[in-house]
Amino acid sequence: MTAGPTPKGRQRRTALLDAAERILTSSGGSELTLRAVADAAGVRLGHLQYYFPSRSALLAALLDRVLTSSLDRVARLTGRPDGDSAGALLDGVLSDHDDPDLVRLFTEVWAMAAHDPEAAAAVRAFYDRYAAHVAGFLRGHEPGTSAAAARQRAEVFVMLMEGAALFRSGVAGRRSAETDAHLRRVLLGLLEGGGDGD
Amino acid sequence: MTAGPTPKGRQRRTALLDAAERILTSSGGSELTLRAVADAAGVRLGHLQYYFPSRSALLAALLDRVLTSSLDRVARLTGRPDGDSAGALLDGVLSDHDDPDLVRLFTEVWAMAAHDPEAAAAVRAFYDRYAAHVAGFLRGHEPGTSAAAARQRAEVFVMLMEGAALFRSGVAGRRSAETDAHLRRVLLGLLEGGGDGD
DNA sequence: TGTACATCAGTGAACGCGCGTTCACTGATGTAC
DNA sequence: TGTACATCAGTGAACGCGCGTTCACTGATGTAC
Repeated sequence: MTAGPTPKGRQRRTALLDAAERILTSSGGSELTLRAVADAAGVRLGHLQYYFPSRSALLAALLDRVLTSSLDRVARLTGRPDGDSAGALLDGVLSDHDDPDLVRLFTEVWAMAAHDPEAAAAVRAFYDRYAAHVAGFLRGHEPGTSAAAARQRAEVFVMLMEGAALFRSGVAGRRSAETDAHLRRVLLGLLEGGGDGD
Repeated sequence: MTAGPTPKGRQRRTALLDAAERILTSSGGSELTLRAVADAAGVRLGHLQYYFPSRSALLAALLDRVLTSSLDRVARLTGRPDGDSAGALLDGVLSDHDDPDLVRLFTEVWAMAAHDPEAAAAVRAFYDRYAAHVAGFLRGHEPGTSAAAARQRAEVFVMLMEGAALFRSGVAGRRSAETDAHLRRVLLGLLEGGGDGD
C-alpha cells in the first residue's frame, strides 16, 4: 500500500506549480524552462523531476490547476445565495476578467489548446462547464426560460466575456468607461433575456 | 544608392514568411525554429539570416504581415459599395473568424502581445483600426449616430467577435447552429443599434 | 521504547541535442562606362 | 557590345549555450513489530 505524498510533499508540489504559473504569466511559454521553475521554487533541477517527471507533465498539471480554480470562481459567482442580482454576477466575472495576470495566463492556455489536442479537450470541457453554470444561474432567475434558450444565451455571454477580457486587461486594447458601460448593457441583456433575447 | 531587393528577393522573403506562418499555425511558437522555417521554404539556414537577421526580426515581420492582411479584410468588408447590409458584414467577418488556422494564428498573436510590449502596441493599434472601420460602417448606415456611440458599439462588436472566434473555430468550444443564431442576433443588435443600444 | 526497513524528499553531475548566431565564402544578377 | 564592378542571392561550417532527460546517490521521515 502506497502512503502517497506527505504534507511537505504536497506543499512542495504546490510551490512548484506556483512558480511555473508565475513564470508563464510574466514571461510566456518560451521562458518556462524546468531550470527556471526549479530556481524560482528554490529547488534543484533534479528534484523537480521527482514531482513532475517531464515538462509536459508539469504543463498538464498546471493547466488542470488553472482551469479548476477558474471554474471554482465561476461556480461561486453563479451559485450565490438568493437575493443576488445579475448585476452582482456581472461585477464578479468582469473583475476577474480584467486582471492582466489572469488574462495573460489564459492567452497561453488558448495557445496551448490551439496546438495540443489534449489541452484543447480540457479547455473545451472547462468552457462547457462554465457555460452550464451561467445557464443554471439564468434559469434560477427566470424559471420560465427553456434549457436550450438559457444555454444559448449563456454561451454568447461567455464568448463576449472572453473577448472583453482580451481588451479590458490591456493585452489587445484599453479599458474605457464608456465602452464598459455599453458592454455591461449588452451582458445584462444576455443575462436577463430582455430586449433582443429569444 | 541602394537598389533594394529584386523581384526574386521579394518573392523569397514572402515564401519565408509563408513558411513561418504555416509552422506557427500548425505547431505553435515553440516549433517555430529558424531551421524549420528554412527547411519548409527550401532554403539553407544561413540564407534565412540574409532576409531576417534574427529570430525576433522574423517574428516582427510576420506579426506585421498578419495584422496588415487581417485589417485589409476588415476594411474591404466594412467599405463595400452601398446596398450592402449589416447582415453581409456579419457574414463576412463571421466566416473569417471561424477559420481554425486563422484563429490558431491569433492565439499566438495574443500570447505574443501578452508578453512583448512592442507586439502589444502593434496588436492594440490593429484592434483600434479594426474598431474604427466598424464604427465608420455604423455611421455610414445610421447617419444620426454620434461618433462616440458608434465607437462604443463597434468596440463591443469587436470584443464579441474575437470571443466568438475562440469558440466557433473549435479551439475553446464547438460551433452550434442554435448559439450561432443567437450570436447573430446580438451582433446585429450592435450593428443596427436597435434594442439595447444607447 | 527501540530498532529495522521502506518510502519520501532532495542532490549533483553528466548526456546528447537542437537552438540562435556568426562568419568567410561563392555564384548570379544588375549597372555604369 | 563588351567589360569591370558593385550588389544581391545563397552556401556551409562552426560556435557556445541552455535545453530536457537520465541516473546513481544521500538524507529525512514514517511505520511495523
